[in-house]
Amino acid sequence: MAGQRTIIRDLNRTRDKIFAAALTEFSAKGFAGARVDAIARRARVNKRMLYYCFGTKQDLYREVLRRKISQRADLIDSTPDKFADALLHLYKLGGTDRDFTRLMEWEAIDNGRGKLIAETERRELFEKAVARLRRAQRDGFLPKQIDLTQLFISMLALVIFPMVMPQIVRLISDMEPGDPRFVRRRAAFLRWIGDRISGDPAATSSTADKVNRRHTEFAAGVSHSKTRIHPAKKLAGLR
Amino acid sequence: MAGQRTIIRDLNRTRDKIFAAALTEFSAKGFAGARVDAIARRARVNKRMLYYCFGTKQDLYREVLRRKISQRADLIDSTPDKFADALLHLYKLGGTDRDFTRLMEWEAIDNGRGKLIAETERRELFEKAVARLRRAQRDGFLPKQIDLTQLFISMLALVIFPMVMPQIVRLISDMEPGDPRFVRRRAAFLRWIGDRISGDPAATSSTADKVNRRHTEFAAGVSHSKTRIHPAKKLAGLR
DNA sequence: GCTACTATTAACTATTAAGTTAATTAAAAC
DNA sequence: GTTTTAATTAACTTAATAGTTAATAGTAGC
Repeated sequence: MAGQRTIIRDLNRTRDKIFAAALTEFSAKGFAGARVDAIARRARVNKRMLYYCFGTKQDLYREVLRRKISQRADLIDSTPDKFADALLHLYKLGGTDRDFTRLMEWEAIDNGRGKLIAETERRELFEKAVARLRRAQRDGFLPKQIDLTQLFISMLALVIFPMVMPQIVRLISDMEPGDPRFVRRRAAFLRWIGDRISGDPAATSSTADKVNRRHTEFAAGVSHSKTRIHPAKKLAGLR
Repeated sequence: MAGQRTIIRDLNRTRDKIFAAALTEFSAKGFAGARVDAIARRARVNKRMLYYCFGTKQDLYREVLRRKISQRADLIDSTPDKFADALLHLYKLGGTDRDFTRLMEWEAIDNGRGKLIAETERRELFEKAVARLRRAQRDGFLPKQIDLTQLFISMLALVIFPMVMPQIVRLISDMEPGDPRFVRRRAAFLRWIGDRISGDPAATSSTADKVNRRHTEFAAGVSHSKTRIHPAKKLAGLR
């Protein structure tokens, strides 16, 4: 066997290697920019195997996207109920997943107007997320009468923007979005803004409702930072 | 002259037509995706003229980006001091400028790690913007001790995310980010969150400072919607 | 009106990319 | 051990792309 390499055939292994390489290449270059030659090289398989396993470059791309979206569906299901915790959770899991973020961004910028990959599933996930916000609002943990679709869009914006626009983050903060220092500061800020958004109720609420919600919020907020004490003092002043 | 088209030579006009077509094509397709053939066709000039006027596709791209960034530098300079107004202003001018947003996004996703186009200018602009936030914070219009670079990043996130990720906006809200209905709802939300973020002072402030800031905020807020009236009533209650 | 310059048109070139065809060979089936 | 199947390697094909070369013709200068 001197100098002769034995070829071991394992279609599943080949398929997995191509898939992993494709995730990396599509994330880096998008569909149009990724080269099947490069994917094959990265996977250390013959280019022909890509067509053998997945059919076309487009089919491979769909599969990569479908699986990544499906994998990341855990984000919504595992989101805590408390708003600031939810924001942090989304950031920690989704906001720092560079491949996922970039795939979403390539999808965004590729200008398709047709049906999205896993569109139905994603709609359902997002509806679930907005429904949870609605419950939190109804239970008094979020201000009344704010637009919850806009709130949810804004949550996603706050969470994934650093990875989506790294050059802007670099220009403003002199840090890479993946830098642990940046992540720490971002997390602290998201904690703050999460608490801030979910804090005081809307000013137009009736006093009785406000008192009740105050009490609920105070109880819920008892483990919070001392920024929560001030609203309680205001409540005492009103009574 | 029957049936014979007269060619009128005007190099400036040709250059301008190519530039305008290039802005559209680069915004739509990015650098790699845009085709010089398509740019020339859109501009209704012969492809050769693109090289005659701008040298290479890359040089044309730089020029388009440079000029667009320079044009949009007005955004920071014309931003109002009041936080919520600033947010709305950024949204109304920058957040709905699709070409600009997409050029920034293409830049983001194209993975360059070298020097950005107009990098120095942009850094200065962003430093100016953060300095304004610092002044607002010092003057009591923004909460103490929040991270202003994170705040500014978050402003940009809230403002341009809908155009950056239109498919997500579509999935969540069933509207296009350019739809006037969406724009209206977004603007209202940004008004709310802007007020929210810049609202109550940190709980650790002294009461005297609080009263003074309340008074200042009330004066600044006198032209606002009726959500501002209730804090005035609270102020009367305190006195 | 003639000449020189240059804006414009038309055609060509070398390279690259996705996909295809042909050949080889590992391994399963008999 | 032999045959068949299918996983793998190697080479080929067609179309598209940025850029280049050659030719034409509008217009400024004299």
